[in-house]
This record gives sequence, C-alpha cells and structure tokens, in this order.
Amino acid sequence: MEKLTQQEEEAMLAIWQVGPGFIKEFMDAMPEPKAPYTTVASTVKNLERKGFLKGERYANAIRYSAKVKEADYKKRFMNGFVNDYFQSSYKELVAFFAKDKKISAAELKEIIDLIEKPEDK
Amino acid sequence: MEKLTQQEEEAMLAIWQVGPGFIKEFMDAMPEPKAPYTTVASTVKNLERKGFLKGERYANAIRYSAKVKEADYKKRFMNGFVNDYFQSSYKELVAFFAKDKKISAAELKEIIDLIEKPEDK
DNA sequence: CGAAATAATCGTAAATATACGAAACTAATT
DNA sequence: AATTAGTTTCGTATATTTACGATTATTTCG
Repeated sequence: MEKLTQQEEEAMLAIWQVGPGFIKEFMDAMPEPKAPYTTVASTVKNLERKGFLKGERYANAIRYSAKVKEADYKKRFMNGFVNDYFQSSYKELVAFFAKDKKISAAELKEIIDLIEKPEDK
Repeated sequence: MEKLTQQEEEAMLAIWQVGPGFIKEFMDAMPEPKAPYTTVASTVKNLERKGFLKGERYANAIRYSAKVKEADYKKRFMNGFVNDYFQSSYKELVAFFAKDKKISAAELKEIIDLIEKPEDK
C-alpha cells in the first residue's frame, strides 16, 4: 500500500466519511478552505492510480469508491509509527498517553470490559 | 512546529537516539541503505532551518542537538492522527487496537496500576 | 438539433523534496 | 608550508507534489 501525501489523505478522509460517491459530494465533506474542483479531481485521479479508489462511469460523471478500507490504512499507518516511536510496542504507546492524561484509568477499564466480554453475536 | 518529510523524520529519529552529536554519528545510527554523507548533511541543514536542531561549531565540525523533544513531536503528531481517525478520542484509539489484539487486557491493567500508583518521587 | 450546464481530462506552471558532486574550508601531519 | 584528511557549503539536477485554467466530452433542456 503506497503512502499518501497530505492532500491525498485529506481527500481519502472525506471519501471514507461520505462513502461511494461523486467528486462534488466529497468536496462538500472537505473542510474549508476548499481547493477548486479541478484540483480535487487531480487528487482523486492520483488516488485511483495509487489503487486507493476505483471509479465507475454513471452518465457523464464518475462514481468513486474506496478500495482500501479506513481501518486497514489506520492499522498500517499506526504500525509504522509504533515501530519508530514506541519500540514496536502498543503497550508503550498506551502508557505514554496514559501518563500524559490523554486517557484515564476509568476509560481503560471500560475497554477491558469491552474486550473481555465480547457481545457481538 | 513544522511537519517533517520522510527523510527528515528518519534523520530526527537517529538524532533523538544518539543525542547531541555530529553528522557522522547520526549516520552510523541510521538504517541501511545509507544515503551519502552530503545528502544527510542537506537534510540536517533543513532540520536546522525548520527549527528542529541547533548547531554549534567545534573545531571544523558542527555539533547538532535537538531543539524539539521526541515526546513533544510524538504528541503533536499523534494528536493530529487521533483527531482525523478517532474522532479526537484517545479512548477510541485504544479500543480500536485492543479489538485488533494489539494490546491485551492484562497489559491495560498494568497501565492502570502504573497511573493509579504513581511512584515517581 | 443547438445551447447551456455539468463534469472530466489535459497540460503546464510553480513549489517542495530528494539527491549528491565539486569546491571550499579547517585542522592535523609531515 | 605543503599535503592530506575530515567536514561543510554551494550549486544544481531531478522527481514529486500541488495547483488550477483551458479545453473537451457528455448530458440535459428548450
């Protein structure tokens, strides 16, 4: 999976949020200040070339959908980060943010409950 | 704090690891395949320009040290990531990786102990 | 059909990043 | 002082990214 540039990633965030759709719709979901249509269109083309999107023609427009799932991108991205900054240890990462008070003991307990009693049927 | 490019980040990782030192030493700490000396020197110059390093002349060489702490860079970097991918919630992030079995309940409990009984004097 | 609307594509320009050799500088050695 | 060795600095070439207007293609509507 190729690495995304800044605006490619911004576009992907919008696309993941919107789901399959047209460039116009993705633009609506992107934050201000918005780039001109053609600029976004170029970025989308790049994403298609990199294999992150696939496009299908509908009338005179193209409907794009994500080929790479957000969860997969997150995972691979974080993995690199954890390797470089936390000696490949997710525990180190969580401990770091716990010490920095980004997450509380109570929240960690909730997560423990969540994984110890999986209630997905 | 300006964002780092790929090789700038690689160089910073080496510098954080080595501590204050000379380009040669940073190069030794960088993974193969190593770029030529002058390429690394350019990158280091860029890092100085971006305010990540400061340099002091010693004899005919320059000793560089980090102005930005690794912990601070980690924090700001992760913060952006959590905002974009986990609705600004560190709890969401931890839950995501817990579900993906990157961290166990036992490890989370250890972290809870760590933050509930702070033993730094 | 012809005009207007909508969207994609193409081409290109400018900014940024990457890469590295040649030359210059500094210090040590003979 | 001249040579050598180590290091920085400068300049430049190439690749990639960003940005977007002009043009072209397609559909819709009168």
